[in-house]
Amino acid sequence: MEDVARQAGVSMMTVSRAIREPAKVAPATRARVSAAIADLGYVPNLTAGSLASQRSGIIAAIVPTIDSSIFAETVRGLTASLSAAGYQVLLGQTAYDENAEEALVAAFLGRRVDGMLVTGVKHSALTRQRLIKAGIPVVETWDLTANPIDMLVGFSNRDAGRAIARYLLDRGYLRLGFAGGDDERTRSRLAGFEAAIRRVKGASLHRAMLPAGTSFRGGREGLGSLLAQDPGLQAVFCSNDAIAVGALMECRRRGIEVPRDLAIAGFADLDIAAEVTPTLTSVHVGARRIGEESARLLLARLAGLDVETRVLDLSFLIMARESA
Amino acid sequence: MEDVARQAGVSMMTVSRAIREPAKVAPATRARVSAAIADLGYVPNLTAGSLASQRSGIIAAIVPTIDSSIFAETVRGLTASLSAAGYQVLLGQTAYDENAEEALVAAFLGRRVDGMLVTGVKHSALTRQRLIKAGIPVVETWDLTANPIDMLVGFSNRDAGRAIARYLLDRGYLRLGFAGGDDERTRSRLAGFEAAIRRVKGASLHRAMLPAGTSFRGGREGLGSLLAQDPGLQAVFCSNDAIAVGALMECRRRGIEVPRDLAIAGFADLDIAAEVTPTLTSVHVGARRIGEESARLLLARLAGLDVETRVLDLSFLIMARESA
DNA sequence: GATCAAACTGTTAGCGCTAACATAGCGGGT
DNA sequence: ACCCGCTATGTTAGCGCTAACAGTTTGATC
Repeated sequence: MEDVARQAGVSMMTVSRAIREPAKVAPATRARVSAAIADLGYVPNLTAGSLASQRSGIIAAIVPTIDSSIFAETVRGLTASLSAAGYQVLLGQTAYDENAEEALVAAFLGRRVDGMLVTGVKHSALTRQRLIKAGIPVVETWDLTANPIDMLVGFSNRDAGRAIARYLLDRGYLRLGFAGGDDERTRSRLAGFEAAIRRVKGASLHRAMLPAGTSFRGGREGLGSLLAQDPGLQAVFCSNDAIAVGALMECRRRGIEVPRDLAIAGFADLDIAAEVTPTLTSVHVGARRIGEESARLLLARLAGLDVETRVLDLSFLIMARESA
Repeated sequence: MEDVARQAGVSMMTVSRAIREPAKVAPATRARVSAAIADLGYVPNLTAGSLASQRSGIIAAIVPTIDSSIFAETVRGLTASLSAAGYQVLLGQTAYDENAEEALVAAFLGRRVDGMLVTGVKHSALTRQRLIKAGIPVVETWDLTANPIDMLVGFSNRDAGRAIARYLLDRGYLRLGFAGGDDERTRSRLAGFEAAIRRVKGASLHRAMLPAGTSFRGGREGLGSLLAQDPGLQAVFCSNDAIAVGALMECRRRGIEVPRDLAIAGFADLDIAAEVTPTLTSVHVGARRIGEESARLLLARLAGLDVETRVLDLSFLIMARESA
């Protein structure tokens, strides 16, 4: 920067301003500085800038996984909104491991990120404490809780599970199955699903708990397991669309016609849900919108505004399609 | 850190060492420092550390997109290998936009990342120049070129296209179709595919160029477009598995039996390829391994080792399955 | 022509940490 | 007793930038 300043015949401070607040520098000066920057191929050291200004311009996002997954959309929504505002997103994946989350939070706080998005509302005590102490805006997502760390954008997984159970029961399916990865939010969905089923006479439920983070293959295996438990199964709720599509594939392989022989419902309403044959009945949760709204709340707080709504319940919507 | 040092009764330097090189601090001292850190909830400021040490501990990875995509595996392989070595991965997505790449490279260099992985070998002149000037290890991936910026881990898309064409031609399919997103590497695959077809008498080719980054839906639309161009189509090569699965779905919808009525081949050999029905013939390119090998090369260079192999051709493998 | 605010640019003093060197203390060999 | 080499710790001087304040210049106003 010193070189640039010398070449442009100004002080370093003016160079700094020309880069960050061009409006505060006279047009002629600005032009000289720009020329010098281009000429020297100067790339400002944002690390030094962060240290001096106490703002990193980085928002961290921690999700369980991004692949063929419901969270990729949230990350995309977040990234789109934040990069428009000049922030960068630093992504971390936990693979559904609480220790990994703890390590990521520590690493991100060490980089002095300006804000953070985390998935879910269950965190280790240390993680919670660190996030609170950090004093930065934090958004928890994809779930609901009475006492968020700071802000929250999500929906009730339990209610969603209950709603899809009612949907299936209303259609006359009584012998139900559930296939899902073994993670916190899936358990909530299952709890709701189960609760609604228990209230109906003659309704039954079988479960296939798969490894957290599984997708197509898990769906195929889960369906196999459920059919082994109850060959007369009538409908299966899968805790995400990838699993549901896997189940659909397994049905195809076994010559089971959906929904005539077996109904399948998914969760999250990924792009693929509307594309498969038969099209997949799913629970729309606005994955992308979770990211966008989180960005909005974070930006508002970073701009110093008082955010009154600390908890944003985006609810959900059952997308009735062909499969159930 | 000053507080920690005072509470532990040592100098800041000893605290710094206790954190980064515990072996260089006496066990008793180390214990006192650890206790003080835990007691005060101290989180080291990595920004300041980076500035002082001129090492950020960050490797940037720039890919077109991560969703339902072939690059997610590469990013995972890279992340796994690098985080084991204490590095963090900073991810950027270009959405197949060269300007976005340029902006990301500038931003990442501004953060003084220690190394970078980029996708493809075609970059704007400014991007190339900046990367060269940065003096950090850089790996280009997913393609091959005679003059890489620095290092390269990939395979020949052109040869892969040629190989899958031969595979299909060998099986007697002559009326061929190609469906793929309109990006650099897809064009290379198409060029090879085309070249092999041109050499065979009586063979024909129709093309459906889709928007870059498309997936299932693009496959469905692409198949429709190809069938409209040539109702007697015998085989289709899709430039990635997501598109191929989309094509498979469309076949199902139209009552076209694969491979009896139409053969389908994909590219990249994603997890889903072996799970769909019929299982998908695809070109295995070791997406994850690209990430792992890139990490290996980057780490070697960061450790100061002389990397002799600057270009690593991982080649590819045709996975013959049911669909073609 | 004096006055004053606005627009522009410069100076000073760190941000929180670490590289590099300096020092202290210790045991062993002669 | 002396020196040596080793380990453990401390001191000094920045890393490259920006906040906060301090000028300086300009042009408008009376």
